[in-house]
Amino acid sequence: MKDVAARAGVGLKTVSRVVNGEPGVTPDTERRVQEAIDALGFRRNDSARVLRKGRTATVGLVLEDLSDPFYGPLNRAVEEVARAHGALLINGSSDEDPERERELALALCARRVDGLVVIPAGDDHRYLEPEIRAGVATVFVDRPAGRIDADVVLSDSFGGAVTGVAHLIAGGHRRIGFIGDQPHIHTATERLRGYRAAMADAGLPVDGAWVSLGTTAPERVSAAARAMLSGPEPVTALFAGNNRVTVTAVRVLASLPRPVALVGFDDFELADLLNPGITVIAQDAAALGRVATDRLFQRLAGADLPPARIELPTRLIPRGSGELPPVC
Amino acid sequence: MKDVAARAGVGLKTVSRVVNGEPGVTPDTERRVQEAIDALGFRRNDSARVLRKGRTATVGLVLEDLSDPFYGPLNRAVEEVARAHGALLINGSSDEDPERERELALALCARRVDGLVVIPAGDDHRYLEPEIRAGVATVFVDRPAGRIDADVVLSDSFGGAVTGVAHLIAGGHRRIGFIGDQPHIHTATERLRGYRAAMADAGLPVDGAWVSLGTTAPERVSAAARAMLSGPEPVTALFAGNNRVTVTAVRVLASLPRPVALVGFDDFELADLLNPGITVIAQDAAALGRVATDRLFQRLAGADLPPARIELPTRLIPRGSGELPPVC
DNA sequence: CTGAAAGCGCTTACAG
DNA sequence: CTGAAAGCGCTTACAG
Repeated sequence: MKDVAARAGVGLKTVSRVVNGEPGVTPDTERRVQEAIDALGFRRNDSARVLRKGRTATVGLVLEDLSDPFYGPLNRAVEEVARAHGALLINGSSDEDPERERELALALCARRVDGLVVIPAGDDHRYLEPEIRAGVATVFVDRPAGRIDADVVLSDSFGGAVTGVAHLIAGGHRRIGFIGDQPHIHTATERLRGYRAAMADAGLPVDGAWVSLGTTAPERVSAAARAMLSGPEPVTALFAGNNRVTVTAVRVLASLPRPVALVGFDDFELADLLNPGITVIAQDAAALGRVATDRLFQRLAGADLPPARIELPTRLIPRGSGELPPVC
Repeated sequence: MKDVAARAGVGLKTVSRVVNGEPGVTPDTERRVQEAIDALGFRRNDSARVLRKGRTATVGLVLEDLSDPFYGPLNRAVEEVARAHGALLINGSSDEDPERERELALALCARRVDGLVVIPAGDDHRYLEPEIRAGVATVFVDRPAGRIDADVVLSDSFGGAVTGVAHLIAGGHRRIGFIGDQPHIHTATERLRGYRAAMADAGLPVDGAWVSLGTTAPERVSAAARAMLSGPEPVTALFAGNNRVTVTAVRVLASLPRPVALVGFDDFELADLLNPGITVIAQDAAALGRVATDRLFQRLAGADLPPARIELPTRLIPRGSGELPPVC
């Protein structure tokens, strides 16, 4: 910029004016400056600009895994809202590791992102308190923050699970298995709670062998499914706690001689083309991202809002697998 | 930092040393500084640091659509390599719009990303020349750069299409349809070229009605498929030019009374669970991202490499749909 | 309409 | 082991 000013024979501030399209420059000086810019290949350094202005026009997103299709639409929705506000998006995967989540979130804060959207891996977010106090707008998505009071946007996991399990019960099932994600994950326990509530509402007992929480690794999930589906009193239906569990469950059931009913939490591409189509409790991942990021920018715009818990509805999509009758 | 220095009764440089874990500070001063940091809730501003150091430890990724499952593993691979080098990832979607690609890429350069990974939407990247000259390491992925000489990492689209179409021909098909992406997209025309080469190799004619390029919008693709599958001499097999086309083709074929063979470019989740399983030409999207970002960091490390074109192999995965015999 | 000075928050190069 | 000065590339607040 100094070089441009020198070459154009003007002051620094005039170059700044031209670069930013500010008024108050004669067409003639503007032309001279522009020529110098072109000749020198000048490109404004936004980092320096940011240092002076305070705001970075950058939003950070910490999610579990960039390659998980479930987070694709959420990621995209955050990007769209950010873009509408002229902001860029930095994101990274925590891999469900609280320490990695922390490192990532703090690295983003050190870069002075204006706001942070976090899908929590850990259950203690007190490490973010100084950042929030320092003005980093922060919204949690998909799972609530741990040990701090902050905005959170969730799907109705409990209600969705109640609906799905009640649907199986209405179809005549009495022995229903539940396979979910790890117990420290909020959505996993909420969905399990929904399962238990639906069973209790129908006056049905829950055998301890019908419930399995753990990682979504295919080996773990298929072992759990096989265990529930064998023995003298096997389950006649499965409720899968999330998209990854559902996919593995579909594979296990496809290899079985008798039909077993299945309802999965989370919709996924091609669910309707399988035979039978897979009945799911769908949540709107894009809406999750959109609502969260809207909230973020409301805060950034200076809105003085108390921390809120926003819950989005889920919906049952019957496609066949959840309507199979019980077979022992 | 100034406040911390004042409170601890030391110089700025000493604070800087403590914050960065540099040697040459007495345990006692270090403790005093640390106390001041904690008391004041000091957080280092990496933007300022970056301004001084030159490098931002940030990589930019411009892709087509963050929510497209095909790009998930690629995105993740870029993130992993960047992380291994201590860098963060800024990314954005071009939505296949050259102007949006340009805006995004230039915005990333203005933030002074160290390097740029671009999945091109446009076919003229001369706008990046000044940036590359200024030292922004740039690697193109999935499609070559237009009108500039730069690194590019691709899958072997031509070879993959030849293999896939030859596979159908070996199964007895003589009338094979090709439905691909828009003709200005490099991979689309390469795959079409492979289709034509395989047909020519087998001495088979290609009827103009058997080839359709255009957007991947489901309406467009299903109309194209229906057209090829009707009339007095319908095709008996389809070659789908990419994952999105394949998915729509599967839907169309599922609604048809007679079996039609299908081979798709790109593998996708659950392809093996459909009935029949979908035969595909698989490319390794994660490898694409990994190889590209490795190359980026080689350049960043100062390697003086000439622009290279790196082509990764594809492989045929037979699952049933591509092995269906011709039925008229 | 234009520009010189100060400063954003840090690091570099140096001197003590 | 420690720190004062200069500077990274911009913008802000002012004066002319």
